[in-house]
Amino acid sequence: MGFPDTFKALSDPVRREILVLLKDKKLSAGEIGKHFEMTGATISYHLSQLKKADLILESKYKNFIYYELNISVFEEIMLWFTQFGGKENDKKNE
Amino acid sequence: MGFPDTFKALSDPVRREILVLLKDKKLSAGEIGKHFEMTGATISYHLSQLKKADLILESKYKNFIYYELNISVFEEIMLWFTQFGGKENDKKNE
DNA sequence: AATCTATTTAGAAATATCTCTAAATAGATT
DNA sequence: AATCTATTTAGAGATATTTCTAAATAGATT
Repeated sequence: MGFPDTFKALSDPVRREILVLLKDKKLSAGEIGKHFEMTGATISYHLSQLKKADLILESKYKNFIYYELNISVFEEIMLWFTQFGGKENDKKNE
Repeated sequence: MGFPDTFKALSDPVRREILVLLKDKKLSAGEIGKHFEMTGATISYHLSQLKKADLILESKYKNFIYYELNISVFEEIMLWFTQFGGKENDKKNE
């Protein structure tokens, strides 16, 4: 909830890797866990951080909890970065 | 030096605020410090983190050390974010 | 209903981060 | 050269983060 949590969530390499895994498909907590050498409890902790940051959404099916990206928050972050100019995204102001 | 440091650097609210201050002008460490209720030592610590992340560049003039944004690294981060799609930046692939 | 499977929660240990005070550097001014 | 000003470095304390093991939930299967 809020920018500070979002940036905190993004600051961990494991969490960034989870986001990349979710880039093009929904995955359950267990499937995500298989990609790491960590206990399920730790993965669950990271997922909770990502959820708190609104970077992912969850849905239940049978015994599983599926996670997917919440694109709209990525867009907000991108927007924050645009204030620093750089490669003049669109050339409107020239 | 490297993505992990960059994201770590961005995870602190004080450091993000420093970046915003530097958005359109070079500032000395002292000038930056005036915007916060923290000792100069703490500001110096944050500047060192931003420097380590290559988010800022420094230059000396007289007694002062001036800091400015290093736009190229902002561009790299933006690029990382583009992988998550969202608001279809350019409509090439439709 | 008993048990199995998937996941989370609680609590603890190790490590990292942020902030301070005090001292060190280093260049500028007198 | 002595001192002043701007900033960093060192060391320490408080707090936060990451990870684990063990236990709790909760729905699915037998």
